[in-house]
Amino acid sequence: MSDFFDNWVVQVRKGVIELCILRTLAVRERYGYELVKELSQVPGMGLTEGTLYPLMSRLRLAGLVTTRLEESASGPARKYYSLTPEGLHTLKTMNVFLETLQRSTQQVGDRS
Amino acid sequence: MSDFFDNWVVQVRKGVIELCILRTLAVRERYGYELVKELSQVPGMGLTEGTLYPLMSRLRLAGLVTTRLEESASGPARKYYSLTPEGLHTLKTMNVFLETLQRSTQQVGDRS
DNA sequence: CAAGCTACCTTGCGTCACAAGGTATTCATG
DNA sequence: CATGAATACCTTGTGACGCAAGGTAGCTTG
Repeated sequence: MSDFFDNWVVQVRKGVIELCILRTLAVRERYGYELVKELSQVPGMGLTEGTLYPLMSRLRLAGLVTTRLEESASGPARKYYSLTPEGLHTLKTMNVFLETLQRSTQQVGDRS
Repeated sequence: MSDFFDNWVVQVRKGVIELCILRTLAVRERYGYELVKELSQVPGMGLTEGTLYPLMSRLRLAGLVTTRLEESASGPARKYYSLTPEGLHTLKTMNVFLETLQRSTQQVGDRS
């Protein structure tokens, strides 16, 4: 039925998810599970652990975040992620690009 | 260098491209090459033929567009694409979803 | 007739979201 | 003290898709 729409939603989320994670980390450091719980409730973005953890790995390999282990009094140890200066710079570049793309996208279809 | 950013750009474009094509077709029918020439000039979206033609195939299979061949006085025959009622309906659904997602995305990072 | 534009399409590669499944820790309940 | 639930981490397999590169064919111009 709306098979096409479902696939499209998955595609649109790509990239937006990364942006939201970087934005969230720009406020303060978070641990993975915390990010899942928070961002899975954002309307339109159904973040799951299977998406998040590989993503965080990539961000770390790319040097955009650093990690820090901290033991928790109530549960397993938490891995905290925080933005590096390079991560902050990339975030700003992404914001600029997305604004441009959104402006362009909104204008598509306005020409006869 | 900005390898991560380049990959991210590719991901963000996914989905947006489909939306823009449907929006363009909502105005009037177009042929493939025309779409490439037009949308490749939209800032932020580097549409190429290798992206477009498989995409149009998927849209046709999904029943969102129909095709029509028309001979051209100056060159090979053109394949015109036009939106079906189902395509128009899907476009509207996509617009609604994207607005929701954009609103959500903008608010991420505003909480302490 | 050769070059170049128009116009279509395919192949191969790499990236990534997501579902599903796995492990370990802590705490509450019977 | 066993059992379940919640917290918290991670991996594997699958499928979708953008994109570079390359291919075919028609028409026009020098």
